[in-house]
Amino acid sequence: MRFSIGEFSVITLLSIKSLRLYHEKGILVPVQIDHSSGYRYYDEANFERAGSIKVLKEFDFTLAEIKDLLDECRDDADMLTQLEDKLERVKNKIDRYKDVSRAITSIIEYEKESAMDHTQEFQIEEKDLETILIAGHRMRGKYQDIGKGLGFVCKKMGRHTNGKPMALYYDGEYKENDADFEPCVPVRKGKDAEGLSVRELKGGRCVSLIHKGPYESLRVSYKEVFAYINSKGYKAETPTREIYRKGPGLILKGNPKNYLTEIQVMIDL
Amino acid sequence: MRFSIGEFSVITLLSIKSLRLYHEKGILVPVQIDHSSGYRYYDEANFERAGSIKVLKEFDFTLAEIKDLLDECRDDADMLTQLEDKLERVKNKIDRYKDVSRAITSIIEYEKESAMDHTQEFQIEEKDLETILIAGHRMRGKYQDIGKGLGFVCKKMGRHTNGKPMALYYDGEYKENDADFEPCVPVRKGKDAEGLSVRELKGGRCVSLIHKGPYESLRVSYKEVFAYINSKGYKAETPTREIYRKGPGLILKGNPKNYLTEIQVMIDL
DNA sequence: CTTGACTCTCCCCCATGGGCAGACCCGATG
DNA sequence: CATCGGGTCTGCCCATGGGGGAGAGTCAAG
Repeated sequence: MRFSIGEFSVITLLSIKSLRLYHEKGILVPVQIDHSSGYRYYDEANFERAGSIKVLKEFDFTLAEIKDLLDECRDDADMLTQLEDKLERVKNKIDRYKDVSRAITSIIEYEKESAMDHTQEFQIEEKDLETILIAGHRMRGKYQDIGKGLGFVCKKMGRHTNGKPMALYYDGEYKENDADFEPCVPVRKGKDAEGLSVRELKGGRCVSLIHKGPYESLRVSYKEVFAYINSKGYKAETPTREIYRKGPGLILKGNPKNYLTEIQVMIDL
Repeated sequence: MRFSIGEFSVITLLSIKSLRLYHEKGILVPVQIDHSSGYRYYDEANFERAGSIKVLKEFDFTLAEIKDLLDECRDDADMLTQLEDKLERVKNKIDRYKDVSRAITSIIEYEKESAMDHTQEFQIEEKDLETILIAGHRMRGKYQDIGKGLGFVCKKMGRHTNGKPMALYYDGEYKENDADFEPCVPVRKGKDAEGLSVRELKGGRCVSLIHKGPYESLRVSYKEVFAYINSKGYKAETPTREIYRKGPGLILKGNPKNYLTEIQVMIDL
């Protein structure tokens, strides 16, 4: 019993193109080739081989690897080493895709949350903050370095992050080049690591204002907040906090006019 | 400040080849191109774009998708739909690779176990079997159909399988075309499904012989087993069992001379 | 013998670059 | 000003695993 390439293709679920390619590569050679017409004919033994190829392809082996395997192995047991190797690589892929999945998920969540904030106008308000667990990386430098610091913290904490990134400002004044601040992120759990402090951030009463626009214009909102605090006779405490409800995206920078930054100044009642 | 392609490459960690390709595709166009020399020069704005491209590439977007995304989106929020779509596909990949990982793992385990069996010679022995949980698919047909039946059962049970595949033979005689048998596999847990019976298989005393060689010569070993049973004055019970300790591999058929099939006949003491 | 369905080879295409050849350019040095 | 070394240009071929199609040849049924 012999089969033309079309019949063999239907039976094995391998495309004619693939079959010709496998022939050319010597992976699956038809049992008979008509010398005058060049027609390929396949037989039972070819089925077995085709089945092995299908399985190995599903296992993500390349055609070159499949050729080597089929040439060298008479038995599944002969392929143990290569199978273990492949298993290792498949597991690595799984890990990589899991990382990607987590990263995309967090971006989606971040954007969906901040999308809701966009619908409303913002005013100064007083509110009570709860105590939360944070992971922070205290540093000195320019304000622009906060981005890097946040990246460092987020990378360290991976999927344990539990809220919008934020920063604490320890200076009582504005410093251009040697500011003392701490990019941080709420976490579910975690422990100290090099350059990383995981601890509780005490809650309490604060004055809050959500600033819409680029960071350069943040000072305007700060002024408003402190004016409010003074008018009420409150006493501001350090560190002040900024929560980056919507900042430059993790992929695209976005338009700074749409950035949303919540300023929180804890007050001593 | 402008950078040559080499400098830009070092800074962005994108190869010169890639940069030229991205230019050609219009994904990342240098800010200035010297008309007489064709030299490419990049600037700050190009860095931002390059960063976005790197991230999107890590997320497994193709260059065409990246181009569309960068052309259409001003902000991460604009990419929500595509991100969700990509997330879906990444998750599918994870699932696929997990299936592959399980399949390879089970092959490795199977081959490693049966490799140990190969070192010894086999004789008839009496032993006590424990009660085990099995999933089986009772059917009628030719003996060759057992392979398909086993495939069906294994696929249904997935990772719950817990031992070598086996079959139960309910006929008291040899039947060519209309045999009554049940391919099955030990499982850790599971419940009945269409064509699938999950239940306990009672243990007890049995006469066992491991047959080495192709299935066609199994009758010789059966004869030996029944001769032993008769000589001892035992009474054989149905169904008899075959355990495929080493059969045709899941990838390669292997050499039937190396097949190992354990025959178990329960006896009534 | 005709006809329609199959099959052949050959070529181009996809995506994402790597590698190399041969020519050209830039900036620093003598 | 000439030169030299290193950087850059374009263009071509390679790989992977095929898909699509042109143009020619073949097979089998009516």
